[in-house]
Amino acid sequence: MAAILEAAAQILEAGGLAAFTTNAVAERAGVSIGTLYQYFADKNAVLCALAEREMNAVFLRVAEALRGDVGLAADGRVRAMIRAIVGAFRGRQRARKAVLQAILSQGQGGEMMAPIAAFITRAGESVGRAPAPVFAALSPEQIFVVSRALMGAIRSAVLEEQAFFKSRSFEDELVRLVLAYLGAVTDGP
Amino acid sequence: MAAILEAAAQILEAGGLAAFTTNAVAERAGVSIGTLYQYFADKNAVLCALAEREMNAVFLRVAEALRGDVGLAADGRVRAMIRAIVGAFRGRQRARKAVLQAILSQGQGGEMMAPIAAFITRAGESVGRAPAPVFAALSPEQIFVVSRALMGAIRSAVLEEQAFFKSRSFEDELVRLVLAYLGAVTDGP
Amino acid sequence: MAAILEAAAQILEAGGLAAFTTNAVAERAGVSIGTLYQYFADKNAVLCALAEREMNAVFLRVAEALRGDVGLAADGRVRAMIRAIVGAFRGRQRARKAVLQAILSQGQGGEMMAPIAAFITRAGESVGRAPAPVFAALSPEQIFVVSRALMGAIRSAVLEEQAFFKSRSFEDELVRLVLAYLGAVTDGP
Amino acid sequence: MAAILEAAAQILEAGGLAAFTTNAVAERAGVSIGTLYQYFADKNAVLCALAEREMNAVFLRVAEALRGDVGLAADGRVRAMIRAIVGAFRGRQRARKAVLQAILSQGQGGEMMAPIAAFITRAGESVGRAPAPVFAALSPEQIFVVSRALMGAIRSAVLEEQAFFKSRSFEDELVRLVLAYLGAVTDGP
DNA sequence: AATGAATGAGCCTTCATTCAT
DNA sequence: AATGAATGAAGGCTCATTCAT
Repeated sequence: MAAILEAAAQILEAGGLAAFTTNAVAERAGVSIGTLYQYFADKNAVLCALAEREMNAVFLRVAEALRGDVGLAADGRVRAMIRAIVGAFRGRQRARKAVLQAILSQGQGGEMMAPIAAFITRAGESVGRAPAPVFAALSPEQIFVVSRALMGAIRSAVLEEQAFFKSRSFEDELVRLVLAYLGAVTDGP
Repeated sequence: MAAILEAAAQILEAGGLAAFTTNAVAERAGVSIGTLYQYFADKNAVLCALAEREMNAVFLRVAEALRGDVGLAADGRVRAMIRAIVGAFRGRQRARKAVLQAILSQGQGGEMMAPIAAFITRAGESVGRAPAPVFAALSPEQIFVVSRALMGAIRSAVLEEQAFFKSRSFEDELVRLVLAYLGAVTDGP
Repeated sequence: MAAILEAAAQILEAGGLAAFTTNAVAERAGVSIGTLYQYFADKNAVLCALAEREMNAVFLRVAEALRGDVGLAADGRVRAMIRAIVGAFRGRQRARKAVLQAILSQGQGGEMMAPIAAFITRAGESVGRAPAPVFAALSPEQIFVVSRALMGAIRSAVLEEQAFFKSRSFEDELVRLVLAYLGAVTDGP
Repeated sequence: MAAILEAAAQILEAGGLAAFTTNAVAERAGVSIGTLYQYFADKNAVLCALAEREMNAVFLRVAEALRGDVGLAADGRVRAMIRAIVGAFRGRQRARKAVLQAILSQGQGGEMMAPIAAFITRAGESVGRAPAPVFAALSPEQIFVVSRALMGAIRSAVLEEQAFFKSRSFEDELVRLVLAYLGAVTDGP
């Protein structure tokens, strides 16, 4: 199963969604097509499982990055999170791109985005407490806007294969975007 | 040609990307498949032409909305632009969704996004002049971030078919996002 | 279309139902698989069309055989009909066998049998009139029993590839079966 | 082995021939696919064994029904036999239908029919003896015709799922068919 | 310019069967 | 004897594209 997902990622990375056929994946994984179907209901199930795997990798990175941040100031926590997310897209950008596209194609983008939105919310809240409340609690629309805006910018950079993707200045702007928005929400319109 | 594009939009709207076959488009357009290929090099060309048509519609709306805004304050201009963009997605959301997906699938999202980025830049600049400079000039990364973040939030709302898509509160948050970012850029880090 | 049906009959004749694949039929017909699917919705549609063609052939034979029989005695008409039916199975018995099986597999056997039942009924009625009523009118169960019994015996002879299938003595027994039954119905239990 | 056959019958009953896969049968039987192949050479062997089991059930019923019939008149014995056969199809009609189809698909219908033909022959003979000879001895063609005609009518009623299948009037007609034929054979053409 | 029948590569998927454990 | 993961040939079917008319 892990081998199949790994093969799927490699196929996606090498040839994009067009090359992603069940036969190709099975062959790359070194198993028969029958075996692939023993583990995955259909082609789409492979894609979804891969998406989950990729997303989990992102979460792990972010969680790990935030672990030692207790006591860090608001902007420090936000920066750590963004750096972790951007960093999670290191390598295999085409595969991730394809996974993103595929998942978004099925209207399941919302579900996959939920944990990230939750992260941002929690980050805002925890930061907002000590020593003094910095940010207000976010409404559903606000959570939506800030999480999708952040991910949208990152996503575009991946999909458009922007050279500055992992530059410091890009990271700076993302941090600025999130902090500015959170600050604006707190200060009122 | 216009009939073919219109048919393509209808097919996309009715059945999504899965139903978008050259034969289906030709039949819906009332022309033969051969004729379709007389005007479009291949299936993808139809999609790109459609994307261009759709994007142009957005531009026209935005341009029209901003025409009478001379003298309006910064936040008024930004709100007008956002309202125009969101409004441009009225109706045929599935078709636009499919077009968005298709275009983004090909890494041509950047090209299509360029005019919007330009718009935001110009909006920021023009707003920044009179009566007194309000916003600083934007660097390429900054233009990228603010335009993709804005479009990313809108895009997600369309793709995820969010109920609040055309609500006032959603618009408010988008305006807040852009203004907060532009303000932060001006004020320094 | 005719070529495809003819190919289907040949494939069926040569290799039975197991060899009846859409690819094989298309190849034998000298057309591409795509062309086959332009004329038939799916594999099953080919089979049904073939069944209809085969059944029509039987009807034509029977109708033609009965055309000149006005004035013939009851047993003469019944014999003519049976001879026509049996004769219709001449050649391509495997194809007909496969068609029979396939059709019966789908519970559509009843529909295909209806015309034959009607034939027997009409034969019985017309015979029952002149010069004097010979046979009583048949109830639905009776029509069912006599038509299915007759066809069942013929069918078995085809499927089991009985040597006596087209012998005179076999025909004699079929005639005897039908006449005896019709007579018994008329005379009472 | 019995468990496997029972599972096969259930699968057939529930989903017809299409659902009848070796894996499905093994799973339903609660054994591994490997075990199934330990007892049956291949998929077809399962079907044949099931057919034999089903046919045996019919024979047992018929034999039992005829056990106490010594001294019964000819029509009494024939009716008892027919009632037993029809009754044997009670329940699991889909399974029996599938078995019938499958068996007949392989041209092995003849073998399975032989015992029934023998039964009819013996019934005719035994009936023909006491107290006075009633029916003449049957030729091979005659045995064939009467047994296949009878089974053909029953078979059709099962396959077409006729509502009157187990009605008294249907039974009456079957009895009439057999007796009329046997009588006609005896009386001469 | 327009037509549309024909093409065929190739996709997804099933399932009977094997064999090392 | 039993297991069940693995196999892979083969099938039905789609659809972008061509080309003779």
